[in-house]
Amino acid sequence: MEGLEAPQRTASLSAQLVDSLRAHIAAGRWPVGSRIPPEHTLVQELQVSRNTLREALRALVHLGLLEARAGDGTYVRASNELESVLVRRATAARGEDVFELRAILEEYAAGLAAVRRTSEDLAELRRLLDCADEVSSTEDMEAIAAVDGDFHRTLVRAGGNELLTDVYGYLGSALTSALGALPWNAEDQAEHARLHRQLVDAVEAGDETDARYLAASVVEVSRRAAGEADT
Amino acid sequence: MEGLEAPQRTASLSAQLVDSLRAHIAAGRWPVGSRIPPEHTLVQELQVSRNTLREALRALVHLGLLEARAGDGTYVRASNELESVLVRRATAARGEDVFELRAILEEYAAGLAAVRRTSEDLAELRRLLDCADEVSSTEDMEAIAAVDGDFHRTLVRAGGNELLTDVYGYLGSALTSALGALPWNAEDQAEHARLHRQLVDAVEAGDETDARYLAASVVEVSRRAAGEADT
DNA sequence: AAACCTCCAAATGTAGGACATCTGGCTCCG
DNA sequence: CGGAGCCAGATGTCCTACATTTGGAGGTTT
Repeated sequence: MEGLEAPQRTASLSAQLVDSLRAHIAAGRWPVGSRIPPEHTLVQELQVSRNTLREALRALVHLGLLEARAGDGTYVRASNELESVLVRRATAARGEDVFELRAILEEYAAGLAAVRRTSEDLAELRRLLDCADEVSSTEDMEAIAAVDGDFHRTLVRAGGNELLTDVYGYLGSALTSALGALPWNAEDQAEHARLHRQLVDAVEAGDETDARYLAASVVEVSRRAAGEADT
Repeated sequence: MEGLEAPQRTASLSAQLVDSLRAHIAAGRWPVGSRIPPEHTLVQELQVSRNTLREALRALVHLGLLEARAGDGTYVRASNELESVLVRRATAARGEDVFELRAILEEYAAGLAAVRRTSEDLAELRRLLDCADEVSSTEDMEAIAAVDGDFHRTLVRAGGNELLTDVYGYLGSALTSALGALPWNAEDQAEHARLHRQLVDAVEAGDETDARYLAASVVEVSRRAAGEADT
């Protein structure tokens, strides 16, 4: 008898709760940053015992989706678990490996962006270039880094591969946590900005090879800045 | 007063338990496939209430590290959570995005392998080429796919980036679950084998550009086989 | 008016006990 | 030998009770 499948074990109540609570968060019904209803309320609404609910909540806390604060409440920290798990894994990895992997993704995504970008993508990239120019004169390193991060994520997103965009973003989060905002000398900053402009030009022109080459150059400048920050 | 840090919230007992149980698994003290001690034993050893223990175990179940079977016991299913979380995420993504991301990683890793491979890596790749030749005459599609998977993972590992190797492997798991073993026509199989040999030659010669080009060609043949399998 | 202190209700954290349900292995019977 | 039944062991769910933490409200002091 081919084609028969082993029967699935019945999902426990707490496993079902995990799934439905997760779906609730993913659907945006409990947005990131919001406080979910207290346990006693959920116990009533869901008609389960408090222990069963706590088991489910505990799972979500460790997946990084929720944060429970005794005496205060339970807050939504993320809407998907890949971020916290990948950040945790990246944090335990060698920094070079993280940097290299992210660089690979960015370089390739830049090429995809040259092929797949929309006019909205382009407008956003141009806006971020202008924004970067504005903040670069303020010497506010965190603001500069934030705009830079937005630029790179927008570029990668324009490549049209959602999964790649996610993984790239979370690796970025891990690196930011590890390194913080890097200090740039004026020379590197100017070159960085110049390469960014050329990169957007290449994306606009649909030049995949150029876009990849330029993205790699941008990464190289970043690597230099990170290397100098270590000494 | 600069340099003061906000005090860390005290980790709850169950969160501490999650961490120590996870460390126990990661250290190989409870190997994958083994059955962990029953709850009442762990309650005694760890001197916590059963509820607290269950909260911790529930978290690990949902991280994909443990599998609890009522009436039977709790089994170790994985030693790290990135795999299950990434597989879950990849399963929810568009197949093209998964395929494309894995292809990107493989292409770049092949280039890195040309630079970083050891003589052991090469010997293993050669052995797998021979193995692939042997099984290809058996028409056992699952064995063929398994050797092929081993070959690709070995190649990527030879690139020397652990994180990349992990992500690549888990994406492969997701694709295998989704597609199963692909049927190959004899022509594609022969070309696939030829490209594999050329790829190992390029890696041995330290030719990064060739290795990347050939890896991309291998991926293209796979894509073709997957495309034909859809019709 | 602003800063500080105290109190308390609300919220999570932990423990213990009881019972329900499931499963694998053992024993018995045809 | 194969199948059925039984049962001890194991997880799943529920209930009750108490401990600990926290934010906000209200009151007092400067």
